[in-house]
Amino acid sequence: MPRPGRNTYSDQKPPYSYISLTAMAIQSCPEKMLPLSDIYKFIMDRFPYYRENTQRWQNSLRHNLSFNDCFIKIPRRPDQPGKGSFWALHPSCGDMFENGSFLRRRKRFKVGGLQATDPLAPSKPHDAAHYLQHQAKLRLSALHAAAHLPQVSTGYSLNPVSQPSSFKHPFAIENIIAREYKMPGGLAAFSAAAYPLHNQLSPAWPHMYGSGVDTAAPISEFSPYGMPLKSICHGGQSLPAIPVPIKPTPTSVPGLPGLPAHIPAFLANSPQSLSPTSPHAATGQSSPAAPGEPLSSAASAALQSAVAVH
DNA sequence: ATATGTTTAAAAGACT
DNA sequence: AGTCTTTTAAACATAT
Repeated sequence: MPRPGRNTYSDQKPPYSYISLTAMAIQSCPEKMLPLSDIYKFIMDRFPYYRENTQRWQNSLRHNLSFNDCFIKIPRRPDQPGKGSFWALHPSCGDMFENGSFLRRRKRFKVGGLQATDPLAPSKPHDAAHYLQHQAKLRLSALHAAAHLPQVSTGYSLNPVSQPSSFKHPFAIENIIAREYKMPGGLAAFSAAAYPLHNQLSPAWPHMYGSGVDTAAPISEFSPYGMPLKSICHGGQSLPAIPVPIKPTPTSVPGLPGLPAHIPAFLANSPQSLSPTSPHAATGQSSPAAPGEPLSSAASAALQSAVAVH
């Protein structure tokens, strides 16, 4: 009987590029920005495959962060402890994966290109950083305010600064990561078709773990179609799409129609609650935080500082 | 010393 | 087949 862990399907390489993995990590936290170490943690917590050969893939990931314009660096203030900058998605880089594959984008995002996802979003990295800082400030104050309100079902679903244009289509990264909640025993007994088609989205990704009791994926509230009813999206952009290869292994899923007929009801399931005191724990805490701090300590601190820069 | 970040180069993979 | 993207390796720089 297969067990999660070594030598099982759980160790399969996820069908996501480093770019999409990184985007997931960044999107997973309310602040929409993470230090490198937390991106590592997010990936390793959820994808057992990446618990090995860390030297290799982390080098690749760093390369991606630097090389791709869709990622921008948000510096810490010098008086803030912690290593490295925070990484965020460029406000204009949305829909990088609208072709439906998380392995390969339709087109590489370049600043100065014709993205126009958010006409208000600046394209130059420097301006974008300021833009994100502003967005982050809004989120921060909103979240802090929310922390003083009576709790609702999901701590992070509060979204006083929700933007009307923040529609995510059903396969947006935010939705994908929200689907990943752990199966009983961590098992997801699926066919060799590791990568389900649209109309066969598995209840859990064989290669992906919800990582422990309090390390649930970041959560929004979802409509029956897996769309977030609320979201805290930077710039209101729409996000990368479906984590499914365009060309799934034909023999592994025989007889499937190609188009999505529906999204399974499980997508509407409520994943484990995210207490504000146990924030998206998969991303870990890279710097000390006051207990009860409603935000991710590192990101929150960075937001405070980033916002204070100007 | 180690982590983080940048850059170049080439091979591999995905798509048209 | 050709083009484009991703992955991997590696050298190097900078920051903590």
